[in-house]
Formats: sequence, structure tokens, C-alpha cells
Amino acid sequence: MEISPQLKVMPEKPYDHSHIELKWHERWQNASFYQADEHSDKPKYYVLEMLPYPSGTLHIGHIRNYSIGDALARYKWMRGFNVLHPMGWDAFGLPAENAAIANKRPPRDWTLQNIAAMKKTHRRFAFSYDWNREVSTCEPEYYRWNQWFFLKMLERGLAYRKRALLNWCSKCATVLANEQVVEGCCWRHEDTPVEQRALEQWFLKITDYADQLLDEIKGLEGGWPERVLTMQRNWIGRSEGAEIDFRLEGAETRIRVFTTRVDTIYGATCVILAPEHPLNETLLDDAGKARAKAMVDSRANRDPGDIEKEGFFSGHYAVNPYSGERVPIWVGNFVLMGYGTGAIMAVPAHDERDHEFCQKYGIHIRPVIRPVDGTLATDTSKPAFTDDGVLENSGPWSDLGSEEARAKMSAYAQEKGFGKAAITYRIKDWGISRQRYWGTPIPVIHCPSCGVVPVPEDQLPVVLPERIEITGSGRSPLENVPEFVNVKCPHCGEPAKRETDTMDTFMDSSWYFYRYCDPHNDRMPFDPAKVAYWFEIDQYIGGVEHAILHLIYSRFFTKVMRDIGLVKNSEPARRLFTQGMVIAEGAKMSKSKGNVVGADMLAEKFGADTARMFVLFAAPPEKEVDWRSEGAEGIYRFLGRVYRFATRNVGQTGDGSVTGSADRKVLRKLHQTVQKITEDFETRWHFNTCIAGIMELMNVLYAEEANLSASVKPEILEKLALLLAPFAPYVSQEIWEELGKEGPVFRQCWPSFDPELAKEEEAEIPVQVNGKLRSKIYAAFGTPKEELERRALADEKVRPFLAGKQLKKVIVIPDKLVNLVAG
RNA sequence: GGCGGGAUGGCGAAAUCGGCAGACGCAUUGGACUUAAAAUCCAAUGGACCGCAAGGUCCGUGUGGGUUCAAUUCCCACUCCCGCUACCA
Repeated sequence: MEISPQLKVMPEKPYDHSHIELKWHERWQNASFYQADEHSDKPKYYVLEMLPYPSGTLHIGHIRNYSIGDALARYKWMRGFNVLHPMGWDAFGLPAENAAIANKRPPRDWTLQNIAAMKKTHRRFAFSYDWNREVSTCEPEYYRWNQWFFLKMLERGLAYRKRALLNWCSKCATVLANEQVVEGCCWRHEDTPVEQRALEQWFLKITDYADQLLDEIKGLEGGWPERVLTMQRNWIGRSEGAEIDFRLEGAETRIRVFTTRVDTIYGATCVILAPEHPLNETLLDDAGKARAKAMVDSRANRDPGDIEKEGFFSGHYAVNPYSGERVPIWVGNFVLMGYGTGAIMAVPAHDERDHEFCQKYGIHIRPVIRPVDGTLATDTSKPAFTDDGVLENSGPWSDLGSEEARAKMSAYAQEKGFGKAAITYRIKDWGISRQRYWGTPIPVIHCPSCGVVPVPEDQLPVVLPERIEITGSGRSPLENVPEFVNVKCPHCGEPAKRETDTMDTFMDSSWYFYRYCDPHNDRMPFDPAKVAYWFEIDQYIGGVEHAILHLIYSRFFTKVMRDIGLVKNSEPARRLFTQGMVIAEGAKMSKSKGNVVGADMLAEKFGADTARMFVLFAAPPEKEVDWRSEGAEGIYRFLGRVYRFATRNVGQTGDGSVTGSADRKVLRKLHQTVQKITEDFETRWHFNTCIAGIMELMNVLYAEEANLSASVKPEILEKLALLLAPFAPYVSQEIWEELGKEGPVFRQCWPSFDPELAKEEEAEIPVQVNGKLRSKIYAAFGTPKEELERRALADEKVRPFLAGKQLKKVIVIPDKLVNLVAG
């Protein structure tokens, strides 16, 4: 019996994710579809996800990050871009060292094993990385360039050594950068208060770039999330004001204060020093010194809002250089040594904190600023007036406006030599020395006669010795490695000692994305021409937790590299996307809670396609997502629906001729879906609604399946596979093969849509009476207003609502809506 | 305290330019298939009320006000939640 091709029915296949994913995993093992090429004539696109720390396992949070990036990378490939999509490992760092102490295993072994395990998971998820460009920061081929950058900065005076009070975490047994201190505690040990220790350390002069880092934020607006930019602005914390010297009464000593309100200085009724202020050594008696020390200690690890302002009179007086007035010098716990000059002038009438302090201790409160449209305050028990205004009781400056007074008064201070206009920043130089083993050795040598001598460039890398004892004792373990420490001075040839501290690992991640452009270069960190081709990064994707640390350091590095002449760009990434966190069943994922959702488990249970698609479907990518396995089952069911539909409808041949209303309906939905997803990729990345769109398309296909002509099926299935390719590479590839097509599906052209076919045949026009929906009319697009109005008024569902009322107004928005206003 | 983001069904969410609130999915319920279950397919599903039913009415996007023919969307005030930051002079 002959079967007409129209009726040919293929047996559907069940969706077996493990079979499909294993099959393609094996076939793709040695494939090289994802190689980027600097010589391509296609437009370039550099998409980058933040590189992970090799902790050993990928979890659902990583999967989210990479699924967003991978969807974009695949889409851009399909749109004909030459895509660079690399991956690497932020492989130095403390966990490896701690694991080494716990398990008696060298950090390198532990790290490499973790990398291997995570890379396996990466491949299982089929993320489209160019693994030929893999970078691992713990390899000498990489970190020698950290050392090289350090030497370049040393040459330019951007790296320097000084003794300073530094943040010390006793659990990490190392110094921390200011950026690594979170609410007075270590960023990795949130229960461990940071101590202050005086140590000789290496610093990078990020403050030299503070203004640039601030100013160039403007150029990132629109491309970076506003809140990241705000956080960076606040972190840099630029503040314009003046530095003014108060003379210590009866001495030549000057006490320098920083103020943003020099216009209020005639209201300064005392000077307050930070408890750590160096002058306290000479000013205070032993009892005073003890009180100051107690203040410092009691301040540690406390919420500043909870600490009551305290202070005591030092017994000394200072002289206001403008008024000549003699004011008492106090020591106050709310004055910070780390900001400004560590000393303030207190103007209680015009500053809330000063007011609180002076009120408490009965220090005179003297108003000197009146509101522009008011009079000078007389009731000094009232809260401080902190706005700008007009000066009074301020000698020759009286009656000036605050702003004008500030300019003139700081100029006067400069002229008279007791001060100047000054800008302070909250951001501090970046302390990079770490007293730990598993990091990049700092390439300098300490010579008894020549001092600090840089290791000559041709002797790089300074290789980190392997197989040594890790102590975690608070001193670098390298100190106990004589063959590392004992060297000859490169200058004089006499015995000298090598620096044993290692670099903060944020150095490693500050420039890794440049290395991807030229990962095997052994003469330079990278070929500037290659970087010029790929940079700036077109899209950087990562967690918002790096908004200040990594992202400000990398901006700094880029500017230094630009000044060295290595790169032309001044910012690393044109666009930044920060994805939301993944939480598990309502709680933040953490090892201690034991609710970490591991990527391998997901791949096992649901398949990589389902796991990827679910994290994209559950919410828009910038929002937090709650992982729930019932939700993932929904995606699994959906992929099964797609796969079964495809397998039972393949093998149809047809000329694409459209014969029935079902054909038209399905094609319309298909083209609408292509249009929607295309627009979304180009603008706002709401992959959740993209996937919902494909689901809607599937629902229409199921509803109309029996009425579809064979001739339209090939186009439908082909576009369906292509639409799924950025989200679910395995299933889409399997369908592609079922269709008898060759090659990787994600190297095909992105499907096109026909706006004409996507258009609805008729407009569905709601008819409202007084703003409430009462009926709907259907009319061809472009039906004139009068016609729509006439039909709306004649509508029998509408008429009862108009009965007995006067029609006052008719609003007609063609193709959209009719609203009849009656009363 | 400061800055930023948010609040929509039982749940995750959608509504892109002021124009049908709740797309899509989860969960739930009912039906089909099955000896049965699972799987699958179909359908219903914001709330209150009216109706035997078809169907209909009213309410509804954190709270209170405003602008508008029309507000989840714009404006004002407030409440709560989340994130970051914090005696920054």
C-alpha cells in the first residue's frame, strides 16, 4: 500500500538527555569550532565571563554566569561575528594553601586537580570556549608577566614600599587590602575582626589614578550597571576642601586639619585629633595615651552607628589661623586616622557630628552661617545647620556666600602659608604584599648595600619554589627556603636576600583578559596588535560582588598599561553585565548549609541543557534566582516536548507552500518568535521571556500539529533548532542531525524572520466604556478612526453600558483601543 | 545615617512608548490513555459575588493621595524588604 508523503508519520523518539548529551560530548571532544581568529574579516566580538577560582566544583551560580555568556557568544557566532570567548583559572590564592596545610598536599597539586575536575564539568556543559587560549594564573608563563608589570610600575614610581598600619587577618595570616575588609572583618572570614599591624609593605599608587578612575566613569554610563558606577564613585570618594594648619599654642608645631567647610572656620570651637594621631605621643601624658589606646581598641569591629562619641581634653590649645582664636585640643574616638589628616576642626553649629560631640562635653557652640533667606541661629541646642548659607561673625569674610567664601579663604590660606585648597580621596594606595606562599613572588632583592634592587627583566620569572613546607604562621613560608632567599645582588654581586612576600591575587586577575588575546607569548605579556584588534571587551559578565575590588583594579591596570604604551584603550570593558545571585530553595548557597547545587549533579539528573535553560528561564538575568528542582523539571518536560515533536515530524519534504489556516497561524507564531528573540538578544537579554516565547510556539505547534501541511514542516523544525541553539546546544544539535543537516548547529546562520509573515491578520481592538473593558472588535490594520468608532458604538455588548447616558468623548487609538466616555 | 534596587495570583514571573493586568512555567484540580501507576496529551486555575447554565457583576499590581478618557507604568507622601556603604570632617 502506498502512503502519501503528506501522511508519512515518523515514530517519535523519547527524550533521553543522557544519551544525547553523551553522544555529542564525545563527538565534540576534539572539535575546534570555537577558535577565534585575529585574521578574520568578520567583525570581532569579545565576550567574557569572569574567570573562576578553582575551588574544585562548579555550582549553579557558575552555570548561570556561563549560560548567559554562552547564549550571547553562540548568538553572535550565528550572527556572523568573529567571537572571542575564552576561559581560565584564577589559580593562586589562600584556599589552596589552607588545603595544603590540612591535607599535606602541595597547593599546586590541589589546584591542578581542581582545574581538571572543573574543566571536565565545563566541557560537559558544552560552553563554547576557545580552550586553546586557556590561562591559568599560577603558571610561571603567566605570572612572570605579573612580575614584569610590577617592575614597570616600580620604574614609573607607581610601586613603592613603606611602613604602614595595615589590615591583618589572623585566620588568613596575612595582610589584606582595604578593599578586602568588609565591615571591619576579613572578606573571607566574616567573623574575624581585622587587626592593625605596622609592616613594611609594597603599595601600588592607585591614588595617582583616582581622578581618572572617577572621571572616566562617565564614559561607562549606559554600558555598565548604574549601581556599579555609583559604588565605584563612592569608593574613590573624592572630596574637595581645604587643609588648614592650626598652630599648637606655645610651640611651632602645626596641626593640619582637612575640612570641606572652611567657610565655617570662625565657628570652630575646638580641634579634635584621632586617637592614633602621631601628635598624641608628645601632647598626651601617660594616662591620656592609655585612654587613646583604649579608644582604638573599643572601636575595632563595631558598627560605627552604635559607638557613642567620646573624647577628652588633651590639656593643650591650638590657634585658629584666621581668627587668632585659642581653641582647646581634644582627642575624639569618631575622628579617623585613615581619612584626611586624622585631625579635624570641630564646628558644632554646622556639623551634626561635631554638634553631638560638643553638646555632650559642653564645648562652646557658635553659629557663623545664616540661611540665605533667614537669620543666624540663636538656639544652639537645635540640630546643626549644615547647608550652605551666608557668613556672619567671620571677620573680613562676613556676608560672603559659602561657596565664594570657601574659594577665597583657601586662596588666602595658601597666600599666607598656613593651608591650601585640597582634595582628599577615600581610596588608598593598593597594598599588594601578602605573607603567604601560593602567589606570585614579588621580583625584588634586598641588598645590604644597594637597598631594594629590582630583579632584572631578563631574569624573570622569579619562579615560586615547589615542594616546600607550608606553615600558615604569619610569615611567608618562602623565608624558610634558603635557595630561594639567598641570592647575589644584581647590582654589586654581594650576598643579598630575595623578597619573600607574594602578590595579592587581585594582581593576577587585573589583566588576565589581555592575555587571552595572545596566551602563549613568551616575549611580552601580549602582542599589542592582537590586543588592539580584540579590545575593548564588548561584553563582560560576572557577579556584582566584584563591583569594587576586581573591577576597579582592572580599570587601574588598563590605564597604567595605556600609559606604558601597551594598549590603546583606556577602559577594559565597554559593557558590563552583573548577573543576580542564585540561591537554593530559598537560602543563600553555602558549604556550611550544605545546600550547594553542584553542576555535575544537575548534568546527571536533568542534563546540561535543562540546567542551563532553567537558570535563564527562572528570572531575568540581573535578578536573583531561586533554584528549585520542580522548576527544572518543567524545562525538562519542555525539551522533551520539543524533541518528540521534532522526531515525529522530520523527514517531510516540501516546497514551503502554505495551504491552510493552521499553516499560516503556525508560521506567524514562528516568525514572531524569531523576531522577539532576535530583538531581545540585541537589547535587553530577557532570556526568560525568550524561552517563554519558544514555549508558546511549541504550544501552538502541538495544537495545530494535525492540521499542518508537510510542506511547511522543514522550515519550522529548522528554525526551531536554530532558536534553541544558544540555550540548549545538545538538543538543538540532535534535532539538527535528525533533520539530516550537516555541521554544528551553532555555526549556522541565525534564522531570519519576515515581518509581513509575523504580522497578525487583524487587529484585536478592546472597546472600553469609561476605561473598563466591555467588548472587543476585530478590524484590519489601519482601519480609520471613524470606522472603529462607529463599530464600537454599534457593538451589542457595549450598548447596554451606554444606555441612558450621554456620550461625552470618544478616544480611538487606531489598531490599539477604543474608549467611550459616557456619563 | 547615605546611596542604589525592589514590592504584581499559592510560587517564579510577564506586560519593551500611559492603552485588554497575570504571558510562560511551577504547584493544584479535573478529564483522556492505562488492569494500575508513571510518563504523555487535553482542560481549568487572581479574589468575592450572581446564575441551573450560557454567561455576568464588582474588587484587584505594598499604603494614601494626585495627574489622565485611561496608571503595574508618570508625580507627591508613606510603609516594608533587599543590596552596597558608613562617625569620610
